[in-house]
Amino acid sequence: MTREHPGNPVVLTPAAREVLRGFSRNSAAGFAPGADANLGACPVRDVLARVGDKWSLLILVALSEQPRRFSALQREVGDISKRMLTQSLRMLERDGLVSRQVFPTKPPSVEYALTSLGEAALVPVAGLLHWASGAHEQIRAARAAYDALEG
Amino acid sequence: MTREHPGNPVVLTPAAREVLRGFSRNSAAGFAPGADANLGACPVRDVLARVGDKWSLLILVALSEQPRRFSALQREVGDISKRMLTQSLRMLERDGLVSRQVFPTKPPSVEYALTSLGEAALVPVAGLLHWASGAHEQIRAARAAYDALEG
DNA sequence: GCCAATAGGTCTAGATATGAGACCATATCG
DNA sequence: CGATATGGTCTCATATCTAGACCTATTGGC
Repeated sequence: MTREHPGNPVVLTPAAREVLRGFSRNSAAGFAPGADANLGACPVRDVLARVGDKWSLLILVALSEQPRRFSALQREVGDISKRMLTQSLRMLERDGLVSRQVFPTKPPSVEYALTSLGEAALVPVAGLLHWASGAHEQIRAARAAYDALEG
Repeated sequence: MTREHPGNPVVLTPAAREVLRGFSRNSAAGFAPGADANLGACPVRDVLARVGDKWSLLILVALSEQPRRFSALQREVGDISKRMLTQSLRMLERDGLVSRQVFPTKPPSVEYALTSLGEAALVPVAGLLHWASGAHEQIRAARAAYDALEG
């Protein structure tokens, strides 16, 4: 874990830097304390609210191959409770990332599928996961080192 | 929000699909109930635990321009409590994404900076944010539509 | 000399989110 | 007649987060 010298970015591309710079001051800094009314309208916060939802990304990934029914989705994700699955799906549906279709079987079955917006979201998500699988070894090593020192 | 026909992906590139396919069955499916001991070792879960930490990404972005001290970081992020800032920074440090350096001023000041691993993480994160800012309008529209129908 | 301020935290209490699992409706199968 | 399947909802116990008081040590102002 070498420390970068400020102003000497080795890894981040100029383009990526540009994107980040746009977000950096998007919230915070310069508000009177308590006047944060517009944090909710900030796109970054908005995504992070969805991404930071622990289950949402997992659900999107589970739907990436094919549409799935509620119970299949629960099996696929593995350790999500019905409660949270329902709740997360509702949010994803509300945000237009996932569609919900009820089939009038008895008992009725419900199929969830990605919308085109949901498919589009998976592109950057795939990038993230791809990075993750590559970095996982390094992260595990860093953790081991940290734990050895600081308990 | 058009619904995609299964097997007819318009948006997701073959490469991205490949990545996702690798993760899709990574957990769940096929375990006896309660035998999910290895979910913790799964790279996807690992990233999502960090990404899903609401604050971690925000902190990484706040550090993307330059190293910052604790209190500067708190101002930059805007609405994070000291408690969560400390906690998130510890995790990021443990995972090797952020470095922590104490300067022996009085009172001592502490500077946090991205490691090279942290810089690398920002590449896919920037991709995500970039997508987010483009999709934000669509998401807001979808929300409005949903709320109009389903209250 | 004394009091306030500063930096970076920690600790505690009250609010909020989550997880496990019981419960529901309804029709079909044995 | 009773068990089963599907997609939820509801309740309660637990985990996590927020707000904010408090702590350490030193320095600057008066």
